[in-house]
Amino acid sequence: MRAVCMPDGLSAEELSRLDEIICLSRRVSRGEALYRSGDTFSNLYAVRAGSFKTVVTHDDGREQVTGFAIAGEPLGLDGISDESHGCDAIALEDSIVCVIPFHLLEMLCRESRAVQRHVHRMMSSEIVRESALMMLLGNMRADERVATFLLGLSKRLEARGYSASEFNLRMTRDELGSYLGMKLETVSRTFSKLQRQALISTQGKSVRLLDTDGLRRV
Amino acid sequence: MRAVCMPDGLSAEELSRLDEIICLSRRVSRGEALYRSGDTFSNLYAVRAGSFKTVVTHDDGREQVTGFAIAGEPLGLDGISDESHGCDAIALEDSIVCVIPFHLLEMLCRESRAVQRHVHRMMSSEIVRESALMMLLGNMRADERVATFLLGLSKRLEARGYSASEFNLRMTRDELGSYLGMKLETVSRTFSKLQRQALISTQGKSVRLLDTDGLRRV
DNA sequence: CGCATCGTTGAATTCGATCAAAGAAGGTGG
DNA sequence: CCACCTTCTTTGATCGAATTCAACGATGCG
Repeated sequence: MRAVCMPDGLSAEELSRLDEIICLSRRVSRGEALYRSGDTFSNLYAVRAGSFKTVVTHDDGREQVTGFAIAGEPLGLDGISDESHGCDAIALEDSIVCVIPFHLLEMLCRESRAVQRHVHRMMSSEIVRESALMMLLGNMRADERVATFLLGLSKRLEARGYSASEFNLRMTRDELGSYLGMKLETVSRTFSKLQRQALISTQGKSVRLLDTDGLRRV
Repeated sequence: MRAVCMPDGLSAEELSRLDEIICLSRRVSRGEALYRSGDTFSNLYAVRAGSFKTVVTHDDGREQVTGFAIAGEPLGLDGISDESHGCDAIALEDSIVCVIPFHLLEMLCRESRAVQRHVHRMMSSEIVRESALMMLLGNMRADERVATFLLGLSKRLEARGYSASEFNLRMTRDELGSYLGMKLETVSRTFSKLQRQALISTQGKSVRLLDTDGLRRV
């Protein structure tokens, strides 16, 4: 698991130093917040089991889901800039996270080039991830959005050792719609449409990808 | 200028070390690329004069403007994750940037807690900035998007010592539309509408904010 | 000065939102 | 363990905002 959060290129000693600081893990039950917007930032997290959504609340009360994190993925990077979190991280199911005290990680960064590089990459990946999402929100039509989301999730699941073609969505249609910038009804209709086109088959939250090339062509 | 890119909390020595590594500046003329997607990442940049857009090109050739950088703002953070840039940075007018070799900055990070913190904040701010943009793209209607953009730009200009209420847009309606997830005609219509509502006055690229509270209420 | 790019406006169309209602799933307490 | 209630999902009908297509006017660069 640590290898997942903190990949290759680290020496045995660096890994053991990492082990020392990631001593704590925390359970978060379904619907509970790992952290909330405004909370003081002190830890990064890595999802060990389960999944989360991150939600930004706008001044006027409108909410938007800005991401989903599955096992093996980092959480909390948004908090670094001003020492407080900018979003809520809510468990979509009973979950467990590794707690990584950020000041210790920073310390390690100063000692190890490899650790430093890894942390920088994690943060920059987040920036790249969001660029892709902006493209989705800015340019794509409903069915392209859903297809892109499914292909992306499939890839992430595969990278973690799960099936790439058959999986359960942990979020509701409403949460997915919020993430993809569309209403829950449109999400539902789009699933039905993709199923009619024999690109996927769905049954509630369980999804099977039938024709990934077709999905890519949208 | 360096104080703008690299703010407070740094000791005299840290500042002078920074000075040493930011020795180079580079001119980029209008329409020219500072870097392109795929270019090897080796430097961060800070806009010293002028302005830039960053553009992501999708697999299928569609392009999206993902940001605008004005004087005093950093550029190139997207490249850190995989050592190559993920977007093009194109000058909107003849511009000058400070060149910050990233490996030197990394070195400095390892030596100085304050520098490290500043770099982390810069990266995390980028993440937060993109969250806000996602909210805009996902949830807002055309006039809200334009109003939000104008208020945000006004604030950034003010922070750099320019007028908050009167400025020239450096980008075309098309580029702005790409950024805001709408067509150039819609951008144009929206400007006209806001002008009819006496919230702004525009004349081509020059904009004056007449009623910022009104704009905030959308 | 002329040509190309950029901006504005109008009319028709389309896609997704909204309103509405009914059916499925899931968790809780009796 | 089942019934009930809540939450979630699906589907239909209508509506509205933004896109598309089109034409013209303005701007600015070479």
